[in-house]
Amino acid sequence: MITIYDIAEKAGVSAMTVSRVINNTGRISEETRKRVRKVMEELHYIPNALARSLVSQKTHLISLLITDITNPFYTTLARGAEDAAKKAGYRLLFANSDEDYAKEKDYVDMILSTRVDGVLFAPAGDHSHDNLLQLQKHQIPFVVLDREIPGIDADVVLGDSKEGARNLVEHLIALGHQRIALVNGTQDVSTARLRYLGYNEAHRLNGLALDDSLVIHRGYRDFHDDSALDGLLQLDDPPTAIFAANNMLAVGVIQSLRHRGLQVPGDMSVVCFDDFGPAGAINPFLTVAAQPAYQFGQLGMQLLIERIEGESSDASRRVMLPSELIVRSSTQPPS
Amino acid sequence: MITIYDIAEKAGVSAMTVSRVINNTGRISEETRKRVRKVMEELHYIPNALARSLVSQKTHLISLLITDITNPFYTTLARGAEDAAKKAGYRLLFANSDEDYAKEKDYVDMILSTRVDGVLFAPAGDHSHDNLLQLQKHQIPFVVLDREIPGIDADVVLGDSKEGARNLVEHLIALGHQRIALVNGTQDVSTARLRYLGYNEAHRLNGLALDDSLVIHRGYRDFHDDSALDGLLQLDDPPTAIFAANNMLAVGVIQSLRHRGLQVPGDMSVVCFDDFGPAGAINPFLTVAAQPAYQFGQLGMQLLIERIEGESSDASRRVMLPSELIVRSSTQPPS
DNA sequence: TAATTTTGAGTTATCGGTAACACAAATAAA
DNA sequence: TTTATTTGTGTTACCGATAACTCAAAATTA
Repeated sequence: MITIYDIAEKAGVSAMTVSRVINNTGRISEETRKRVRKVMEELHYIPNALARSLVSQKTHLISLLITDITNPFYTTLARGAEDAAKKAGYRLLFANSDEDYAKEKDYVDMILSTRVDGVLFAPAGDHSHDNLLQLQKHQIPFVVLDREIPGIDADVVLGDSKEGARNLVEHLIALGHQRIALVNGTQDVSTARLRYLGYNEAHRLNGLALDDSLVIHRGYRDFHDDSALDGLLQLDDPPTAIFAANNMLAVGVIQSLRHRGLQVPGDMSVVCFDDFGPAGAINPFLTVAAQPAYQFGQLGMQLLIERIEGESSDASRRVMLPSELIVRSSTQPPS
Repeated sequence: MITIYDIAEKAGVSAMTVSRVINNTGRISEETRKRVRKVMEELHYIPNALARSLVSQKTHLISLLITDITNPFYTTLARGAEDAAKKAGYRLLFANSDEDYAKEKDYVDMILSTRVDGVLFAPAGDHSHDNLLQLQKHQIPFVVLDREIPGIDADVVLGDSKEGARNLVEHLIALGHQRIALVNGTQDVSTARLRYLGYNEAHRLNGLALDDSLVIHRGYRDFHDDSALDGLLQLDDPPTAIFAANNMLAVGVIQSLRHRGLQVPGDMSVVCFDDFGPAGAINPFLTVAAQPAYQFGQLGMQLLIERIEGESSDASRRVMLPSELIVRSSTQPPS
């Protein structure tokens, strides 16, 4: 590998002079500059970012930690983050926790040793607390995405889960549904709790009774063909509609319904949080509360870069993005 | 930030002794080892990977360059790559070229300066040649994914595009279709050329005439509601089926058909290459030639790591993975 | 012409680790 | 007891760049 010393030697100057040419600093005669440039090109020289970072204490790397790389919400978010990062001269070090706290911890250790300039952190859930604390302890700037973590004071970009959930459920109620099941995430995730509150509120505001037997919990990406659905279907007074708390749960629900020979929306209306990205446009079918995923990433990255570059005040900022109710063909009045 | 010297001082030893404790090298008395360990924990010391890499000439970073992060084929591939990398102690530096040669070049420059140990490279197309050559020139090991680049001799993991295309088209022919349109990628991409050959071969083997007016070209992720489709629909003898050369093209085709009030498969049968990932399970609708995306990533990563660790011979290896024809409900006999 | 300023470099030390070598004290072998 | 070996640790140099400082030659000013 060609180093700055190879260039210096071949050009008959010192390494410092080459460094000055690279960075356009100090005074260099036009003649020398040209000579050095020529040698750099001849030898295809590329400065070693490791060595630079060691001196400058800056890697221009930002870590993006998401929980499910096959979930279109996160990939669209990643695109927003990447675009914003690139614009500001940062690169993304990408990590995928699979909603798994242990994997998340592994990545936090890696992040710390790599000395990234900052982290865009979509936490698995409340127990991410320790991992985030670890970042704080080492003074790595970070922005939390999508899920709020109790006990962590940091910049955060959230969707309005409660309001989005209320809109979805009220849409079902307006269609005439009275027995609405909630297939929710696990209770260690703030969005799951808030979506439950929205579900709750919609019932209360519309004078509908709540029934705990209509609520079940699953990991956001763990709804494989599941007997828990049978529990709902075999109730004395089974639901006529299901609210899935995110897109992947909806996929699982709909698959399970299909395996049982039930039609959506004929036999069961289904709504969910989060849309399905560009690929989902092939068959826009589900009524959803769509979150602005791209903006999540873009805004989060902007906040983070401001933090990194010291442009923001000490107080942590909290951005809440609205979701949009998109009514499609997975809902109809109960039969 | 705590350094190895802080630890050394507080433990009353030299930096080298601390280094030996960290790496379990050399001889250290049990007593010293314990003392150093204790100090490291007290100060939450984490070794600086930059400094280590500078000495060891190893970053344990692998760059994964894909062309479309919102395409489920690539995200599933990324998951396979990530799992394999993690198993071997490497991390992924993630990059997304958006099928854009200029963006790809930018990332190659970044890759070179970051001194990653290797690159998993899904090229945008034939003109990626120069970018790959750049990697070769700097002796960065890489494995090419999905698309073969003329003039580049390297390990490569491919899908069997020709065979997959032939299967899809023969499925349509078996249903009775005689006028089959091909919405293909651009000609600078090997898979587009091979899928055309498969399309071609299916016609030839089944005694069907080819008609160039049935073939159109678009970038693999650039089929937005498009008047080119009108060209096909307004032919004197319009197609009764469309073969889209990848999943995102199929999305565009189906959206366009819908906007024009045409039903799939009622008015038009549609098939495509590539499946739609976990999220696509919500409504398995399209008949596809599904490629084993996870294996693409996993296998590619294995080949790459063997290269990096010098376990493989000089000859470059070429792995071809079969695709699987999955017949679903987007196809039926012509009306 | 002498003194001062500007220009265009070079030297040295440092970022945070590790490889290679050195070396005193403890232990074992002759 | 003397010599050889082992053990545990320290010193020095270096990875590839840059910040801070130095300095001779050229240009400018008095």
